[in-house]
Amino acid sequence: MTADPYDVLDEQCPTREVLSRIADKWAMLVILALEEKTLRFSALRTRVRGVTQKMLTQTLRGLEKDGLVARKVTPTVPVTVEYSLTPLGRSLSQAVSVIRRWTYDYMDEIKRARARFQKTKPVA
Amino acid sequence: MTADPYDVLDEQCPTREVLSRIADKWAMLVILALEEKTLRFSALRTRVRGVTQKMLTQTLRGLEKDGLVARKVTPTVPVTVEYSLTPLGRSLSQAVSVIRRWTYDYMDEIKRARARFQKTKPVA
DNA sequence: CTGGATCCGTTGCGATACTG
DNA sequence: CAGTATCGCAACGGATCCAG
Repeated sequence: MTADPYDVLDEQCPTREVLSRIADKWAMLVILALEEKTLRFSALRTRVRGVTQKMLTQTLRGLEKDGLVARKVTPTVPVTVEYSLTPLGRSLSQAVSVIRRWTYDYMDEIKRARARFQKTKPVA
Repeated sequence: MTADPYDVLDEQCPTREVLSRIADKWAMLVILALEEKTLRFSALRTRVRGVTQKMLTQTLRGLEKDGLVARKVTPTVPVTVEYSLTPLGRSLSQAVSVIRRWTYDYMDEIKRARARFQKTKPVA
């Protein structure tokens, strides 16, 4: 029954910036993509459809910095760079999968909610 | 063993835009704040430290549109606006809480990972 | 006075081009 | 192949203004 030492709703709490990193569209998609298997940069770019090189690079650096993703460079010609989840990253992917699961399970209900909303507020 | 009809990694999949809405820093914080109890706009603004009026309004409209948050206006003077999670929103808050739980549980490990990263790559 | 809309300066993102 | 550099645009933060 011990209270958590953290409170993400507090702006100063260190967990806030961690949440900021993972509560991000591209970060979550990258984690889900890497959950399946280790991927090279180009493969990751293909798997996470719609992500730009810039955002993919930026997202990967952030995840790497927090120890969620491991970057492995093989000095072939041309160079091969492989990205994979660290054990810490895999523990997070469990939680992210719960979000995905929810999205899949309630997609239809969200569609209905949207239709209902449209009816109630017919365009602003 | 039936495969999911959805794939969030597919840019065209409708679940992608749902994830985009909830895989958002402010959206998650608002959901966590409302998980505790119904809150008025100003109280919500205080509880979710650091959010601007503009982003809070915008976030709430988005969540309301997808049926996750209910908006109740009481025409007092001055007007009272209460926000609460819908049943759908509460089902999502379960999943979001898992993310928060993970953040709290692994905060220390992330700190260590960051320190390790700093050592490996001493400033870009 | 609360909730929110609007305007503007700054930051961040997307698209393209270029390099080791 | 895996990035970095540049630039135009959209999104955000902050301040101000407005309706009830």
